[in-house]
Amino acid sequence: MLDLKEYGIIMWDAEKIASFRRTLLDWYDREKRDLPWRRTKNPYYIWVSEIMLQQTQVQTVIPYYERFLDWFPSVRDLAEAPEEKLLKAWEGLGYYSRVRNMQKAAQQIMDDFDGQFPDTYENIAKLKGIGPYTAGAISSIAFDLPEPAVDGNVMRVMARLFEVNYDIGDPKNRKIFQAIMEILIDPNRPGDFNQALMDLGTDIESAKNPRPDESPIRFFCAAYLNGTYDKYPIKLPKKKPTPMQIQAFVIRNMKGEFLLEKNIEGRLLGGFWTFPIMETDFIGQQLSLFENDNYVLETVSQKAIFEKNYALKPDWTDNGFTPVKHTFSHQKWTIEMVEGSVKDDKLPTDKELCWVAAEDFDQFPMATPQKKMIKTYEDSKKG
DNA sequence: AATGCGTGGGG
DNA sequence: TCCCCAAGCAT
Repeated sequence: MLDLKEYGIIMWDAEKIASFRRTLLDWYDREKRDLPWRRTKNPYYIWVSEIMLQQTQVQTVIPYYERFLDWFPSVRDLAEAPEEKLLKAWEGLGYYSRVRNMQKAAQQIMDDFDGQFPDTYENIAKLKGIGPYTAGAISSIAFDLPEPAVDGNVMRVMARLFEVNYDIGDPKNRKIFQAIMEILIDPNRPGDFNQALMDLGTDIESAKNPRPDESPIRFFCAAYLNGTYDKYPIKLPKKKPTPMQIQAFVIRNMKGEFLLEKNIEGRLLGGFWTFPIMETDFIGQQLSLFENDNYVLETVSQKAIFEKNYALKPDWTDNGFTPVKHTFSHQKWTIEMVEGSVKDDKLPTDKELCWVAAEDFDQFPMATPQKKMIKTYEDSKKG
């Protein structure tokens, strides 16, 4: 067991802990949000909600949650679903490995747990895509097990309660907050205790613009009482996303269909369909070639590279589309679109390519950058 | 241990 | 408009 004193944290006595639990749970009983996944103890439903809620806000999740359970009512349905339907169910939510891992976990439940959702922390934590936070959340909410669910909210609230001088963004410090929570958690209502802290951290004790005077636990909060509230939690700034210049090729055949390509699995937006794209940070620049005893500078165009890689000879119709901007967690794209049309639409076989009519776009899983490109293209044709 | 992996909302 | 942030996990 980790010794909190070594981290400069003075734990409360039993009476204060009991008082804290009562104060927090009384507030939760009055103020808790009525959310779809709070009307059930079905571990499958709880699991779906917890995976969707990873790094994703409640308001965004609700419609996805309802539709997901409609499409995949049971673990078995999820285990047997085709990949395309999985991606459609998650389209627009982001972090798509979440849903791939969920399907693997559903298959683990069918194969290793006889189709029954595991009911111990240890077995729940064996499932793909379930880490310490999610294992704690499911254990406590669905099975009433006294397991902490340490997420960003809990770390923030705990850091303020005890003036924890350790960076909450550093994974190795997670164990400090885990140790605090193992002592504080109410063994009689562990699920409510965990969710109360999340509700509190989401709104009143949020990261930006918190309202500490409204917190039901302010008189337990060292940072509040000592006037150091603004100093906690300690969190080092993240790295900024890398700017990247991208070229997209909007190519149509004689039927007016668009060329789409399926992204390679295991990479960014793997399995989703997009207009062919190319990173152009390093091309479109001048290359030196050795020719006739001299070096000559030659500008290699993206279009030439496209023609070679896709074995197509489009007639290019340049028409200055507004660049599409899209920021991922780690990359910041500026996408320039170019348009072309082909008479001969025979496609190479070394890539997953197909011609698709605009009215059939919704049958293909498409991520947000592609949706933005389609909108920009259509808007330019209208205006 | 550090990095890859999305997206939408709020200031 | 741009920047920061949010109910993490896998490798």
